[in-house]
Amino acid sequence: MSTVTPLPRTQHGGARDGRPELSVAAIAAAGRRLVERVGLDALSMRNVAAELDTAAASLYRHVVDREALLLAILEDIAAGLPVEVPGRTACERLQNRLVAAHDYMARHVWVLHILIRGEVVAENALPFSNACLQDFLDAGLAPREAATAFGACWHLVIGELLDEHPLAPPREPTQRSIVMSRIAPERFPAIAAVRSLDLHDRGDGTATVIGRLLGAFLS
Amino acid sequence: MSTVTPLPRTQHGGARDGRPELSVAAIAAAGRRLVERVGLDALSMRNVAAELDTAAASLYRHVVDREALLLAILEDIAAGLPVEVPGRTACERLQNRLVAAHDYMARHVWVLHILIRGEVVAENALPFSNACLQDFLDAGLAPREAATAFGACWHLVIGELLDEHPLAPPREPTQRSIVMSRIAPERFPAIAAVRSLDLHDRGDGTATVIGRLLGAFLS
DNA sequence: ACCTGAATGCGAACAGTGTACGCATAGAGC
DNA sequence: GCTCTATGCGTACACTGTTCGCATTCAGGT
Repeated sequence: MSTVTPLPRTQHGGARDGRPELSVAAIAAAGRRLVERVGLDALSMRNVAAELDTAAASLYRHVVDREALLLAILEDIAAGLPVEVPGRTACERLQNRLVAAHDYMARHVWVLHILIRGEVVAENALPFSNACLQDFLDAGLAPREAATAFGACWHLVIGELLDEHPLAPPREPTQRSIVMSRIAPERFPAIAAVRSLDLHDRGDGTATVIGRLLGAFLS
Repeated sequence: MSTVTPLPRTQHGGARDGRPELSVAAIAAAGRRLVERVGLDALSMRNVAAELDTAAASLYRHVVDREALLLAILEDIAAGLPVEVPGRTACERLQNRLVAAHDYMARHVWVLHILIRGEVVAENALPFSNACLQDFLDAGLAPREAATAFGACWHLVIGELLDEHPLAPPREPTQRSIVMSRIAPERFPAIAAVRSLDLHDRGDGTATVIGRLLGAFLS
């Protein structure tokens, strides 16, 4: 028997005039464009459809759900995670790759909200995960230790990003700033002692924190 | 001139028969009950209203926004964060408090999704933060180091919780499990080497990871 | 050249969401 | 008893995700 799907290039159906055909990739790209322009909250099926100059119902021919659309966008972003990075030792590569991943995700923090909504793994993130795990193994860690260490690093990165970069544009003045300004130094002396500096430059503090955590595992 | 607000116990207005009056606290409590029963996605103004046996419009007399309702719930949960914990050294107390906070938040992971949406600080979380920062200072860290260390610990905790505990109930079978089962060992050997164990008992791995991170700062 | 079948686009409709408007009500102070 | 004000709440509007059914267009068979 021959192959069951000789030519999947079927493509009949309603005319789209000059406009390019719809497809999962095109829809995901449009969704990503939309989010980067107006934010994740504005990612409605109708808005994505408008971005492609079509109607919402048309999207459902290529995407089963809104959830599926979000997954497609997640994969799109995950494909950009760094894998090959400079560094001669495994530890150096780990440090560089994790910092690079942090900086990359910092430009797309909103996908983290897609990621953490469901029990989901981006297939396009596997090369990144594999490289990190491999470096931990090469550094001499046992498999279980490597998994723990990679998990900790990843959690540190996404925790920092999610905590520091708000998803919704804050209403002015920020609730955070109001609360912080009202802190009574006699009730919370430690916070007051620290308050003045945590607004200023964290600088590349994230990189050094990652370095410290790596050191804790690769001792 | 006398005080402008002599008796804030006004309370006129529409009758609520035998039902207790509406208030921010009552609304927040009802919202929290609702989330713990049916999940954060079901927390609509109408559902909260129904929980209080009233109409959605009534809530807006006490709560300006849905956002404000979420903040009230956040404060409610934050009030339960651990502050006093056993331990004779600052390091021991830090370890115990962070682990206790992790375990507490693990029972209310959904509030983290409220927390990370906006640039927000829960006032009721200040005692917890202050205690942690104070212990870092007592352990000999400089203020900037203490802030960095506490931030790292907190990010590690919420990163782990957000990454491991999905907000939405997964559809069966899990997308994660599908992807993980399809991993080609020749393409991703490190993941394959680790895959078999990361499903099994992490046990209290979180506590040891926190301990490692603490050690990295309190060396 | 005709028909058939399937894949695609899309207008209309439905239930559910957050929120604003306006009216009815009940108590406090004169 | 009047007025004033805070409260409850019915109604309505714009918006959401999703489904149904119809129209269109092509590929393959005869």
